[in-house]
Amino acid sequence: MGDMDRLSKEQWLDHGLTQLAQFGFTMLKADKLSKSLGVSRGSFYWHFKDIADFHAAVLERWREVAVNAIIIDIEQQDLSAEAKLRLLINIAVGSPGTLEQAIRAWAFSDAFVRETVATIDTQRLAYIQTLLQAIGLSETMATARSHVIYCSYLGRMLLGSPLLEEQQTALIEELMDLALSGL
Amino acid sequence: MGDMDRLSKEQWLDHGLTQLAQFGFTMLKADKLSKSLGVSRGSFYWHFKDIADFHAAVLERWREVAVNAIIIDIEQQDLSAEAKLRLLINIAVGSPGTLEQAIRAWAFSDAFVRETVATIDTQRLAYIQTLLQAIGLSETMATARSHVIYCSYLGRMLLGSPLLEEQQTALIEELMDLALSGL
DNA sequence: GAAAAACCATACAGTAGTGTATGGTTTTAT
DNA sequence: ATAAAACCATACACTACTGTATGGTTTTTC
Repeated sequence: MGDMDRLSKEQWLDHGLTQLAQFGFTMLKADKLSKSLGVSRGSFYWHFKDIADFHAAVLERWREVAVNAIIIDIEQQDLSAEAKLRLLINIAVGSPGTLEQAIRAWAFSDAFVRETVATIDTQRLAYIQTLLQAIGLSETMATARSHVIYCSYLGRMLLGSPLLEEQQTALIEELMDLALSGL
Repeated sequence: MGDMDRLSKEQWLDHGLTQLAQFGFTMLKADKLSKSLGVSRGSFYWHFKDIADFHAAVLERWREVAVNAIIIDIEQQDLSAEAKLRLLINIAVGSPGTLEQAIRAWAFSDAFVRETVATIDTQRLAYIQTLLQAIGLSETMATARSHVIYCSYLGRMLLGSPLLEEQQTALIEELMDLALSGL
């Protein structure tokens, strides 16, 4: 069944995301990652052309697993728009948020990351807005409220005291109230 | 009157903050800062023991100018609690926020910075809370709303499309409404 | 079961950044 | 005017990190 001590590209990227979430983008170096994986840099440079290539791939993987996957998953379910929004907020509030923070911290020092994050933000905002419109809000109201909801989420994440179980459900209700007040 | 081409500790720190706000903490290196100041690293190591020393001093300076100074300044004025809150929000929304973002990005990679930011957050939250209580809210309500207001501020900053003049005033009213609704 | 492809180690050359040591220049104090 | 202190340049030794070149193992394929 194989010894399993040889690495795939995906393993490298996942390890990159893990280290990124734990220690920040300063840990995204070929030698440090190699050491923490117990291999030599030869492995790294086999899978990736150079560091910039690796960084781009890590970013792309985050984009897939942490953003697109969630929206696609929600859209595949047969739910009302309100239930979809609730599910989205549940997922967002429930996930640790350290990776999200790490990416945003990274974005401040790297123009390419910054662009990626910006497009992700607009995608997410657009999705929230369509949900709100499907619930019954006007376009202008939906735009405004999507901003409020999303900014509240980001702010909570940034303040980042790890939320307790009851605080989580309270926050979810708070965000849902923000979305639905006046209907 | 002097030629002015010799640097003081304060000039080093201010330049550090400037570079930090513009390019992120990866620019907080002895050689890079020396080059952008047009001097040699000899100057740096005369003013500061080592890099950690410089980093701590930069952080301390931020703490003074960007946090304590504002609260002290507001408290010296003879205003109602509501007016003080409005002034605070005005200052917060009006200032660029790039330095604040840079520090928070830095915090993710550095435990000491993280601690400092955490204490700053609690200080700010406590100040907002006292203002809200002075306005007339109960302690529990004041605590909850201080969180909402502060997180909204942080989130907006993070989303970080530079606000237009009218968007700024709109945001200020939004935050004030959050604070005062139901009075 | 041999050729090809996938994967990794090692060694080398290079850049970026740190910190120290030493000496030079300018400013301040007396 | 001179000694001390403040300030800066240069040179050196060192660590961290990158990228390439080369060759050695496994695994896959035919």
